Amino acid sequence: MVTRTPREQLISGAADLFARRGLRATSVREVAKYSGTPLGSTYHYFPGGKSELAVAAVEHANTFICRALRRELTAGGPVDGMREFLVMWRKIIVDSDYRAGCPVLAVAVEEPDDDDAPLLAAAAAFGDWTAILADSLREHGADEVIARQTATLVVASIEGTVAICRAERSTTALDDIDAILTPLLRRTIGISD
Amino acid sequence: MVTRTPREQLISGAADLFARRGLRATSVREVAKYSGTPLGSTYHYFPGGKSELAVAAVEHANTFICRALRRELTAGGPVDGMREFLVMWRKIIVDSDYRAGCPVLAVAVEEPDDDDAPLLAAAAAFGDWTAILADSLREHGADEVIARQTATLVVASIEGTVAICRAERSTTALDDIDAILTPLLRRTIGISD
DNA sequence: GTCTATACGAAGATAGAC
DNA sequence: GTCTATCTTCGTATAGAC
Repeated sequence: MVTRTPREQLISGAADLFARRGLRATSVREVAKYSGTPLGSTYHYFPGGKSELAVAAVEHANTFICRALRRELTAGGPVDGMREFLVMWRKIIVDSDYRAGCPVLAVAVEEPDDDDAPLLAAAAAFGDWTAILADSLREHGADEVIARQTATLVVASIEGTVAICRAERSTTALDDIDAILTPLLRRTIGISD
Repeated sequence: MVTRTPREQLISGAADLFARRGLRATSVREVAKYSGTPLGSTYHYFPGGKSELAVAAVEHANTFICRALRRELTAGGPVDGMREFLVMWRKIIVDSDYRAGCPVLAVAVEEPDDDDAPLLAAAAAFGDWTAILADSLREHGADEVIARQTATLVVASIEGTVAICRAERSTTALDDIDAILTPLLRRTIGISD
């Protein structure tokens, strides 16, 4: 059990709550209470207020997801790695009883009020995931342009599917895209059916 | 120029604002002002308050999208119809200067506070779009299971891509998924490359 | 450095004048 | 039926005690 600083607790708590409720729907008060931290401490650690906390939460989620994605792709290659990535998302959704989504998507769908730094952090995260997957496809023989286009499709469809699964309270949509994406990725790296 | 009732103005105004700012981030006050309607009228037309207005807005958007999707699929078949549907989304995003997204997705990513009717309406909308596209694919020769799975992938990836385009302030992601989805749909209905 | 107490505005919702 | 004025709660943010 690692000791976590109040700052780390606030960041991961914010990411959890954003994933469930959305950015604007999550108050700094709730993040503080959820993290077991006084409200005042939030503004001590994040003088920039909610925007600064949101950027940190998005970057925290991005780091976690990049690590998971890279691990799966390194272990299993682009096809099985992508499928394990889907398994991870399925677990996140089911374990939260269909309440948790993706904190990055939650930030991406809301218009910035004054500060657009959180939205820029979300865009950077999408770019990172796409690049990681595209690199893996290229390393396994995919054409460079097709690798990028396919990676974009995979990232976008996973984000959309996680939202759909939440709304439908079912993981069927994840099974559905798996069934189509798996042979698609296989073809992309030159494995015929 | 059709005369629109205050009720219709409130509904389409709410859908517009949800698409830009998200559900919770949009206040009933803003919807009233945006629609040129006094605040009190909102509660006259929607006694159920914000939840009832949100359900109406999601159903309004769903009706619009179902109609557009059916029109394009009828006119051009599943492949060209899907591509025209992408063109429609590109126009929505660019015309709004990358601020408008999908109001249904906006509702789908937020946890319901007390009333889950808006979330259920969002789930129904996703189901409608998927069914419409799957039917078109089946009618053009696709296997029934593959048609449904492919339709889910298309709907999910469009929703995810619209969010990504907004964050990146670029429609490149839409071009990318078009490049992969078009040949995928062609194969699904038995047209070899 | 940490946290309690609070300022100030805006949220959802409603009562009651017109 | 339509809208103004207002109630209560909760939002972000901060001042200042420990």
